[in-house]
Amino acid sequence: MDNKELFHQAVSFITAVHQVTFDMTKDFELGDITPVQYGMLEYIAVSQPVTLSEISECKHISMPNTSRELKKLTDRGLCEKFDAPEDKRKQYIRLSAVGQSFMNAAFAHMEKEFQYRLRHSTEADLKRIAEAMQVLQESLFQEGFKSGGA
Amino acid sequence: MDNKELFHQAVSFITAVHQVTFDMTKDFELGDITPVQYGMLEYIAVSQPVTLSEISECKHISMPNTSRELKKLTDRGLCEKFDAPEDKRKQYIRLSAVGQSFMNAAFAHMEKEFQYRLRHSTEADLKRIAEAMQVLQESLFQEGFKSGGA
DNA sequence: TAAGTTAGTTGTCAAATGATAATTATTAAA
DNA sequence: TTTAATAATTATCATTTGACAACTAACTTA
Repeated sequence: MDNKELFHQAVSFITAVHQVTFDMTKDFELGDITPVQYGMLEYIAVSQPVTLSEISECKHISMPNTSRELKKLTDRGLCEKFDAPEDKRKQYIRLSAVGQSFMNAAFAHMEKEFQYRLRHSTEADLKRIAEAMQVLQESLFQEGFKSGGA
Repeated sequence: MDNKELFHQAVSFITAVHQVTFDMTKDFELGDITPVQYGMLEYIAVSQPVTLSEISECKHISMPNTSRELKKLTDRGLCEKFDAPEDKRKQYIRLSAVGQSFMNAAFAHMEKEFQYRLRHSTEADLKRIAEAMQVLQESLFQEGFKSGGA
């Protein structure tokens, strides 16, 4: 197996994933929520409850900017903060009922596009897809380890 | 196979791909090239020669903004325009020698991170990874078709 | 308890990006 | 041959995003 060739394949693959992800989400109406704010909401939805620091680190947004954007979201009633019992400096963030239903709609939209793409897939196809994702997520796209590291 | 469950797996997978892609590229020194400009260069590198319209459509940047950002890149000597012989309105864009070596460095950096992630993989592993990417790119992450369509 | 560290906030500034209108030149269609 | 459509440019403006400094409060460690 030529590693160089595998790398080229990976570049093409990653490009396709980005492209398809964009296509699957692009016609969901964000209203006056900005892309960065939506990214934060998505992260909160999946990982709630989360702290501000966690959002900041995972979404690669500085603490001041995270704080600012999150404030806009809470002001709009999309998420809620509550004090961490174990550490009074910390605040946990979760979606409000409104925020939850907004994100439910977003995910429903994504899932519709997703199911459309798989409309002609057989049971065997779906199984192969699930296995393929698992293979990649356990190797190339495994998270939580660094190379050079800063 | 539960489609709902597969969707959740896909969300997790896509998140991992985005995360790892970011990690693999983040410590490459962009100098004073902005992220959007880098995205354009990457697209040109892979698909050259390309027209302005193609960049605009594929990178989802309006024509005026594409034109503006591309002008900055050509002014810096990173890419070159040349007239399309078949249509005098069109201009093809390709990387200059300088732009080419910049992108070579960028890809080399990515590849280094890539190979590091696969450093413990056996021949059999690499084969499974290649096959997995192929499976997904032929199904879920197939490009060039739309659902609702605008 | 003093000093240092962590979590988060507020304010301000500059740069990057997105959006729109108006324009030229060229090609395609009626 | 007028008309409409396409490819690209320029100019302008508003918004978004990123970066930095200064700050408070709470926690940790020596």
